[in-house]
Amino acid sequence: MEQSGRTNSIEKALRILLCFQAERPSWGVRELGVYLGFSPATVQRVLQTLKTHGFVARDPVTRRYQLGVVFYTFVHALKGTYPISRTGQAFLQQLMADTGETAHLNIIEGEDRVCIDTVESPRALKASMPIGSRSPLYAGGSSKCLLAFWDRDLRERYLRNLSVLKPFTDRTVTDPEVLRRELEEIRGRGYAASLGERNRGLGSLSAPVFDHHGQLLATVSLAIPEIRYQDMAHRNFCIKKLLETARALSRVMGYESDESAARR
Amino acid sequence: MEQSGRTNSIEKALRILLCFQAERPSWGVRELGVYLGFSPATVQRVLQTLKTHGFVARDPVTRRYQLGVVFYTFVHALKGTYPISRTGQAFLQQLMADTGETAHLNIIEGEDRVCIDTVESPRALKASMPIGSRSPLYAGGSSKCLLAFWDRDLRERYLRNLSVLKPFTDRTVTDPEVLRRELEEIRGRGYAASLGERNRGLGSLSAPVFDHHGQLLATVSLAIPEIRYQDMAHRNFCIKKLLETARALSRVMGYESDESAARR
DNA sequence: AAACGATGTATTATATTATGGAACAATCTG
DNA sequence: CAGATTGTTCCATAATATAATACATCGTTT
Repeated sequence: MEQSGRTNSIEKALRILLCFQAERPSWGVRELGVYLGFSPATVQRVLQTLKTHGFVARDPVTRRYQLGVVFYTFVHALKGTYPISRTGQAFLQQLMADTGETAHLNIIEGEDRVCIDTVESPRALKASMPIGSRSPLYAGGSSKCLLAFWDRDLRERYLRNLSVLKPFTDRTVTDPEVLRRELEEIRGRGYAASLGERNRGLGSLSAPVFDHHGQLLATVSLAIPEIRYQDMAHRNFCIKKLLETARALSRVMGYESDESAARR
Repeated sequence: MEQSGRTNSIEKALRILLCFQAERPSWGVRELGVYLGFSPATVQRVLQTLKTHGFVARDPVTRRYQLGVVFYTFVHALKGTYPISRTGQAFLQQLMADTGETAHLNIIEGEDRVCIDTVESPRALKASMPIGSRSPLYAGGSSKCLLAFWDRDLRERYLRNLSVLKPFTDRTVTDPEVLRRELEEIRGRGYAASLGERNRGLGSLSAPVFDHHGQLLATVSLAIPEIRYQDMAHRNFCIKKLLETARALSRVMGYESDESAARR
């Protein structure tokens, strides 16, 4: 539609699949057609193919198309692809239980932070961090933490190619130099803390997880409503638990910290 | 390869995607080609398209193809498509905490039971029930429970068309008449209990969840290692907790049991 | 009940697109 | 450095996707 005028049929199929998101989980044939600019016949044929392979299904009662259950098998497959998501689950669980705050796990994908697992707080006022949600690497505690502990070369290349830092709120860092300084701080401190950079009213604490090569695997983060984030006692407690969790998870992933390596 | 000689390009793409499962999460181009009987050029072109849309990605270090992160956004989307999976999570959590056994949620898809969420027991000896795992509707406690409380017409059609009951273990029900009788029992009792029908050494307790129309939505189940399953005190406790959970979840999903309806 | 409007589905001739072999490039291996 | 393996590109041919049209199915209104 925008770049290359030609869209092959596979692309059509993928773009159709991508329409099925949480906010709009079901579609009709013609509805999809007008939305994507495809003819109903095309949409129909593609959906048929997707259906026979379980990628979409028709709701028996509404008769509309929706995501199929093969995606559940992919959920399982993702645990094979990104082993940290399998291991991390229990740690998130514990961290949430200890702090009462929404805990989540994030990785770098391209130039984005992507949330790959969440354990939501059961409190009335809580942060939500849906699995699959993304943010550019300059905005928010988890993002900056990933960026700070990323491979040096990759980070430098990212920072060099950075043109405009589109702000999400009035607190989003937009000056590359400020960003650089903050990354330095985060590395020195061992964790990232930010408030309202990505979402107004939401605080974030984030610590890195490393693998057995000492390479960054993910970040563990807490998403905390501003009112509780401002409570220093609570925040310090959260930081303590967060760091414990991140270190424990790193250890399980094979990372040997300096101390434990020195002990041998 | 087997049925229709013609495979369109979309089918190729889908079959390629389906290769990326937990047991074999990464592939090379030629490797996939020989596995599926496609030419390397074709596989390459398809993977390229899949990659630009985030459906696959190349591992930066191994340089092999693996599942992309869009699937994480689909995880989120599934919660919109199958709302019970969103609501059910907390109930599974509690049930697992109460019983110490792996708790899972299942729905009917086609003629299979599919697990759409799991909370695993932290015990050393535990049952595993991966999200996305399937079983025919005649084998295992969760399956039979779904079948027993399914819509009458659909159940009858299923039972009528049932030809051969392929056994998974020596305890799998293979006689349709026996199956019918067991379904009757399950309906009378309000839950299903079975041992080693689907997996040797694995017991299952399963109870139905209904929506506001009184229609079957899902089953909540416990998967219990045989040694603990044989402990009657433990089993009865599990059944009690399971039924409480299923009823509570049904209530949240809008179901009004006879008693509560009569009260109006 | 009947007519209407909307939607999902099947058909078909045309034109676009996918295909696999061969060549090339990049990478790993010993 | 040589040899093998793998990812990637090119291109003429053949097969597939396309949109218009027609048909079928459904829910709603009159």
